[in-house]
Amino acid sequence: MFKELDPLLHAQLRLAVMSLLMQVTSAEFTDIKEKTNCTAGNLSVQLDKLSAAGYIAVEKSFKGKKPLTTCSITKKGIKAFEDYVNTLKQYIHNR
Amino acid sequence: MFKELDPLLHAQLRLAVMSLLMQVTSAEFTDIKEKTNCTAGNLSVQLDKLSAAGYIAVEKSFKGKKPLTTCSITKKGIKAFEDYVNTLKQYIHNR
DNA sequence: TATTTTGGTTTATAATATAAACTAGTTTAC
DNA sequence: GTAAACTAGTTTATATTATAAACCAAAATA
Repeated sequence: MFKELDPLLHAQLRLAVMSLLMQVTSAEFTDIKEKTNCTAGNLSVQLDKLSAAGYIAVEKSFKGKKPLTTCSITKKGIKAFEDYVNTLKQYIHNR
Repeated sequence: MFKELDPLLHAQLRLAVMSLLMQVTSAEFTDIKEKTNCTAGNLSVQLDKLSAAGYIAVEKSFKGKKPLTTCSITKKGIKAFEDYVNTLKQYIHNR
């Protein structure tokens, strides 16, 4: 009756990150941190998990002399997000 | 930018339970257990939490000689569920 | 050149979900 | 009538997860 909600996406911060990344081609660590209003440590951990699952791509480079971490959603991530949303609708349908 | 998702509702089993209870006037423990396909232990714990928060009312009686636990959603629970769904839409909007 | 800030990572702790074990009573089979 | 299995749960223990705190290296600032 209720399909499983992808546990990787059913977590507030990771869902917010994915939601953001669905709307842009890429985003920087610091911007994601500010928009989701989370701590850097928490974000770092959650980005790792999304990355390990292949839902996002994380690229490390430099902006001038400072490190720069850039994230973008992958095809797999888009699919997972869309599946998640569809599953979720089972739970909240008719609202 | 992203409002907090009520952690009491942002958990698969509790959300499923609330989703069910939104659609009926009341439901029995065993029926909820079957429909959500969870273990009795897990359900017992989660019902306690929802009940402690005042989101559901739990009544214990007997059906013949067997114990019968009946649950129903409260006004507070309905409000919380609707707020949760609205918040969630921030995360999954435009899908 | 000492202090603070930036951009993170790693590690520790707190919270949560889940499963396993248990209880109390009931029905069924012998 | 009594042992075995089943019903309807609760309690406790464990595994997972989220989150926060502590840390690090380099850069900018005072």
